Amino acid sequence: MNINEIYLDQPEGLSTIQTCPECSGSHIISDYACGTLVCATCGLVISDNYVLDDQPEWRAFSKEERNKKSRIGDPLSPLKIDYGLGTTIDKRNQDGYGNLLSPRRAHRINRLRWLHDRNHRSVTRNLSKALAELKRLASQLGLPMSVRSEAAIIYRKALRKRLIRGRSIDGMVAASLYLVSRSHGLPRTLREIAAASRLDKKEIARCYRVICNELNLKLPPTDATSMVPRLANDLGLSTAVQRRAIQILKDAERLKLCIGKNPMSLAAATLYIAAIEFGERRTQQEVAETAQTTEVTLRNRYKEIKRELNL
DNA sequence: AAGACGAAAGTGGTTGA
DNA sequence: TCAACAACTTTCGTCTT
Repeated sequence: MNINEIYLDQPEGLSTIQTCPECSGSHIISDYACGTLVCATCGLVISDNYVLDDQPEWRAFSKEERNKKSRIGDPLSPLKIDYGLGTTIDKRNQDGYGNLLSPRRAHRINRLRWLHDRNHRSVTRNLSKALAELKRLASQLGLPMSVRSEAAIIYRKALRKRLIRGRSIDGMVAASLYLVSRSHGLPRTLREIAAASRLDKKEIARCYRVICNELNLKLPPTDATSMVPRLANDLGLSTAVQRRAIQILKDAERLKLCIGKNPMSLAAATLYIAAIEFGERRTQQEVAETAQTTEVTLRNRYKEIKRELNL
């Protein structure tokens, strides 16, 4: 299971981490600047959920130090509608001392509040729906906070460029997540995303193309090796099998056996081969089903690889 | 009996004219 | 816009373990 998945939705669990799950080192440090928990020995990011800065910040001996004091409120988050910086005008018609405003001033403030609200209403309404869907989808897909935040940034850019107009919010959210999950090396297939959202593959693919074109983004084709760890996980295969599968994939890549092939099928085929080599055999049906493909495709891929690599 | 195999026909997406 | 095309899927009968 992905470490991020374990801790993502239960930040209180963070305080109980004593050793690194990767190298078993005990030197775990908090990087408050990016809000992550990191192993100082091997560099594994144990959680990129927000780690609250609990260090003292009340001492300031010089003007410089005073100016450096930066901790006011939560860290900024693109997942919050206003990045966590509220700028709304208080509903109570009181001044800073709690005294009621004069009728004349109260009227002015009401007017300002109304204007402010009206200006932000359309963007706010869109974002509140979009960000809620983004969080829901990402959590269903098991995507970590780093991917969620960046997807939110992509969506905001699309919104600013008025790309959402006339398209579905959910589709653009799904497309943002698809894009960022790929660019972060944690690809989810269109099929998986479509299954988790209420839209079909075609619709999401269309939104994805729009975002890529309009924001001038170009991603390389998905690398089959990035599919291996998750698939192996779902099949309960050891890391040795994973490493072997990736090795086979590299060789297949070299012989140009991967061009134009579905990366998920390739990952499935090489894992199938590697699992047999290591005595962790899984049936074709099991592997194909987990990879969301068919036995026939799995067979075609694995026969081809086996033949060309003389395995 | 379960799993693997492969033929045949059909589907959906890409490409290039 | 359309046809050609490769990859993929579905279905099903047969073979192997």
